Amino acid sequence: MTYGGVQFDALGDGTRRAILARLLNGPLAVGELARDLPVSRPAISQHLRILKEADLVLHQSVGARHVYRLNPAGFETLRQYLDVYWAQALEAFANEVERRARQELQ
Amino acid sequence: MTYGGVQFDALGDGTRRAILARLLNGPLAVGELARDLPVSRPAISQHLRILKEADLVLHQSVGARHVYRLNPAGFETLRQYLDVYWAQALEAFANEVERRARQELQ
DNA sequence: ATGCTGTGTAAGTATATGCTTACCGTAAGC
DNA sequence: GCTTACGGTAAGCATATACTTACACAGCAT
Repeated sequence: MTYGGVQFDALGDGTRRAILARLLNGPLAVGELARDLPVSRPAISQHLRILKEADLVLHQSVGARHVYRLNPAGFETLRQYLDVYWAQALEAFANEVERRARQELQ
Repeated sequence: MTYGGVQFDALGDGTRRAILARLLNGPLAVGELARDLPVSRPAISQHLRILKEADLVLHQSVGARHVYRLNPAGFETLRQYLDVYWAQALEAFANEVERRARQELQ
């Protein structure tokens, strides 16, 4: 649980990251997303499906339009995953600095 | 700058995430990493190269052994990237909840 | 009903990429 | 010196995957 593998796989593509960047300014429909991205609309649909399965976006159909927006859930999972590495890397780095300082004192 | 693309591409592979998980318990040499991972040692070397170029691991050769450990820099970049999305997604969600609550009051 | 807009899905393709084996270089020990 | 341990790199391959075009379905308007 909350392993983060699905989320990182989803973020491992530049087009999907570009889609998320557009959604940062608010919800958008599929056509609007495809308009200023250099790939076809079906490609956007496929990416949105992957992002949705990774809980990174939420889907809501209003009329014929399908509106997508950022989903806090997936980003929360990513945050928890990264925090472990971030904290551990920083701690190990601090320990190393301290160890070297101790050595120089001798 | 600090865009995070390289880091996310690096994390978009299960084997590389497994390598990072091993390094969570402390620095390891290439052979030690390859020992309990289901791929060959050259494969590990190739993954480590990608992780190093993404600033996610640091390299240090002690004798003939090449020791790798987590690099705070890359994880800091990821953290900053994700925080933007995390904060934005949460804010949008909170606004939506408030909007609906206001509607129900009328 | 007909047509138009908007979108998801299927099928096929081409490139990306993760893996392997083989090879080469370097460091430590006999 | 020679040998052994350790690891990076090259070449080749096989699968994954990101993309395209073609098709099908839903919603709204005339």
